[in-house]
Amino acid sequence: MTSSRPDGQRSPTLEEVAEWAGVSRSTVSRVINGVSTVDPELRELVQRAIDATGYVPNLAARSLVTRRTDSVALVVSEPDDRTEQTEPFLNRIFTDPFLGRITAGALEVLRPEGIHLVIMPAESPAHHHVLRYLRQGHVDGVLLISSSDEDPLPQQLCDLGIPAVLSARPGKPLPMSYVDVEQQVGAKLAAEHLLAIGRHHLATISGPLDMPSSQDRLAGFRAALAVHGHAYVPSAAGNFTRASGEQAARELFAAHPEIDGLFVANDLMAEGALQALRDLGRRVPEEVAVVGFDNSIAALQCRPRLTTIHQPLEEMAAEMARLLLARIGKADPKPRSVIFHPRLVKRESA
Amino acid sequence: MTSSRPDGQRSPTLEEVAEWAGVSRSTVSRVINGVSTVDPELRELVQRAIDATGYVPNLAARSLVTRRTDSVALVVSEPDDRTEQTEPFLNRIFTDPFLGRITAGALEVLRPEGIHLVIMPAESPAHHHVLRYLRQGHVDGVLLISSSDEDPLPQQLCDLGIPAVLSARPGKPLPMSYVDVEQQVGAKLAAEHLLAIGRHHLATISGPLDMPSSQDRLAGFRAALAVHGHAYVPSAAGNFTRASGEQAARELFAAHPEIDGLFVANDLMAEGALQALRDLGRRVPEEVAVVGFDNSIAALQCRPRLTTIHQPLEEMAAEMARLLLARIGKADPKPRSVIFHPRLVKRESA
DNA sequence: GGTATTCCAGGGAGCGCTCTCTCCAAGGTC
DNA sequence: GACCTTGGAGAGAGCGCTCCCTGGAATACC
Repeated sequence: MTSSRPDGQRSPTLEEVAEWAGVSRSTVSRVINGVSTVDPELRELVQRAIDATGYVPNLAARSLVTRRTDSVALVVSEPDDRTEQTEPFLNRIFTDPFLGRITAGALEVLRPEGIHLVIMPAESPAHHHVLRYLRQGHVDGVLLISSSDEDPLPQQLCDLGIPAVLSARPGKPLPMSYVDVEQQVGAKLAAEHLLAIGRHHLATISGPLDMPSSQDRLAGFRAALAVHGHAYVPSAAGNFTRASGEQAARELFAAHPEIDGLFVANDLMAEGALQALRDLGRRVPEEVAVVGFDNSIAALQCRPRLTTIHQPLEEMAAEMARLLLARIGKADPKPRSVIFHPRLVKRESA
Repeated sequence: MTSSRPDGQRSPTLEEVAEWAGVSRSTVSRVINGVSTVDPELRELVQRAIDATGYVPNLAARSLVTRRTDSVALVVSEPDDRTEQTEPFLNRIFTDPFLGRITAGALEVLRPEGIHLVIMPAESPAHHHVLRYLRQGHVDGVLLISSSDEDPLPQQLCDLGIPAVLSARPGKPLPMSYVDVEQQVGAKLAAEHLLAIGRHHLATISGPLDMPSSQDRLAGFRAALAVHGHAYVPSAAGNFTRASGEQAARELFAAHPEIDGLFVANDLMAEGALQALRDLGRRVPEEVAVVGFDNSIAALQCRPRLTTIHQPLEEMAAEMARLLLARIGKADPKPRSVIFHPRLVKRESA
């Protein structure tokens, strides 16, 4: 039960709590921080003092000494060259179920540790802004969702010695921990499923080609088909939004009306493609089979429901958080990477 | 050009920069903070020292003195009683374009002021966690997106004297600034449009009924129809997700197959309703006209494109930020509210 | 030329906490 | 009973910064 202080008044300090309890500042500090060498009776007394005064430790003072803030940032970064897009960055990241799943997974690990997560969008013009925030020491480390291999942020964090973990293999080799899914294997799963259900004219809608994960999915799809004698695979690139998927599908079918199997690099674009196919009067899956990627909520919300490649984003984010905490705890410089396995989820679209 | 320090080494302090430049700590501090009473030559020298050492002010030390952090939180709150839902909270908020628009609008105002925005989801079991974060003084104030009139968070922030601005009229009167849109007027616009295009059997899908804004939209719709002699208006409540809109539409049309005009309390649910109508074989807008609310990107992505009520979320969020900054600057306790006007955006669905 | 005034750099206190070091008291050992 | 060990509380320094106050140099005034 905290007594609410009258407005504008400063919150009580350790010293005041100590006075209330008739002990020293040190003892109160020990109680707050759970140091065991405190007489149980005193501990009880101090606890009452804390409750009575409504004491909350002053973060600034504490972290000035400890050099810890007990919070980490989830930074969603966007490179320069993709800023001029139909859909604004913030719209995109807050519309894709992706971010919600990452957040959920990270919180799963961070909350029990008492660590706060702050989410910061970092589209390119505001990069320096976010960088300043991170350098000022607001957070102990960062979970970095970086989408382009041209993104300077990973390198910058590295240089500054700010603990960070990436959400995917970095474009350029970097001494940083990261988490990833076997992108190529996922694409292969999709390819082989499409072949297995008897499709012969396959095509793919990829993500932005400056992203390693997009490159991998595209390469994986092509490689798997090459093994089965398909030398040429039409493809079009989107930017992971529904609208871009719709657009890409239109282009693809305009140029290659014979396509009967489509692998789309995420579910949102697949949903857009489904839209395009409906407009074009192509029945799914009868005439065209569609496989997505992510197994997000979007895959369940479209008609027909999407066959897709599941990637365990929540677990991946949780692992990112674990890697980050390990890195923050000991200044252990050797980076680790953890790779997850994708799997095919069969539904109606293929 | 900042020189990158070798890993693990602490960042330089004011004192070190002062030594480099051969001046006092105070002078460097003045340069950093843009105090004008510094000799231009010295200023120049100090600036070189700052660049050379790669100095960044230590936030903890600074805010220990200034009691400011130059960051504010965007807290998205969720009450207890709505936690057991089909779609997890994080999925919901990170799928609705709503949050992206709010963020964009707030950043528009905050970034030029050099103020950082940190986003924190606060579903009920983690409420105390977020509250602790706020009380510790991580931020100077909070933009609160609170959805239920049962939500204790606004009251708590009030009691703690933490500057905050609400995104909507609070359920219970509270001495807090807020921003809102004329919900009832918006609903009236929808009602009158549906009547104007000759619909007679009107129904509505509302948001969660513990939200003042949902209540207002529902009441406004009913009131407008009452004026035109419609005493009974079937309604079903959703939770602002696509899936819930689909579900609600199914229920509504099962019970009232005669419905020919539907007002849905947000675009996402309207999209779900469109889905349901497609499944039911009802043509939109020929057999059933549908009007949404928000004018979000979702309204453009569905087929037929959605006629909807526009609310200027970006401007509203910007105004929230402005109100908050005013509140933080001077400890001016008198709350203000700013109400925005909705308007009808005609597209294909009605 | 001496004194009052202005300007601007430096000195020092102190923000609220942690953490080490010191010190006292109680218990154990011979 | 004198000495040593140990448990647990208090004292004090110091984290890096801001901000007030002081003081010296430069300028203005009589």
